[in-house]
Amino acid sequence: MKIATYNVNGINGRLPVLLRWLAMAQPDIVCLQELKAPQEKFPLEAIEEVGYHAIWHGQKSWNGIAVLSKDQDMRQISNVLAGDQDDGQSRYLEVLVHGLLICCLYLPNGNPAPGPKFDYKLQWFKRLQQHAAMLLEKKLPVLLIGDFNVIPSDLDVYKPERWLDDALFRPETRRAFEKLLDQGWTDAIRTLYPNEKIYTFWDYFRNAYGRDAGLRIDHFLLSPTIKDRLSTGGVDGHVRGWEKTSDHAPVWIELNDGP
DNA sequence: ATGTCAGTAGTGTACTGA
Repeated sequence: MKIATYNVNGINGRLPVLLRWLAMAQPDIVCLQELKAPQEKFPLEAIEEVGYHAIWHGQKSWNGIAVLSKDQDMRQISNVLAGDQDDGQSRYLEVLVHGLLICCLYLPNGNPAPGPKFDYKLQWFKRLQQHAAMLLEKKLPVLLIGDFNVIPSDLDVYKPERWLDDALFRPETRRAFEKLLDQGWTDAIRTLYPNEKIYTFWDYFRNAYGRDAGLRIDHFLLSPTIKDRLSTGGVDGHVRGWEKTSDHAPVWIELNDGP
């Protein structure tokens, strides 16, 4: 079972790149973030043509997430993160597929920090922690997947000292991520590559990709019931070098079959 | 401090968010 996550940064502008990568990578399940399209502008036909079914939650201009699956048997559990009924931003989508609870998320960026956007990020994080703790009580295998906008450690950023005040790397953000891991979640990519530099994002500025000035901010967190099924994973970094590409690269893991 | 994209309003190009 191959599961991927990809912040596309505009699904319609990125459609040729997305379709090309899907055809090549052939993931079974895909979490997408930053659709930047309203619900009715999701390119369902093009995605179905290459063999995927989709559930999505769009939003005009910003945010928006989707789960794609080769298997039609897919059920939406929720398209909002519990804890704030006034949160109108499309950042969370929970789908049941292949016996897995797939939680696709796009955590707020939070810059500039400090400020209201950073406060919103920390509040969103708190809601995620509460919901994640509840999910761990379930019998199902659960995966928290997506663009967390969190640089977990010095190893995950090309020049840590330059990012100390950034919302993606501030102590509050890293602590919130650690608190999540302390609940019992496993950071799949870091587990597969304990000491290696693995980036998933390269800024559009200053030839960041060419200089490999990247960040690791797209993550897979596995519940204890599923972590022993993790077999391989990686980043399709070359996709970041394509024409009209996103600033993120697709990231993927493979799970062995369940018992 | 800088820099580059995508989407929006709305037909020029400046804005916002990342």
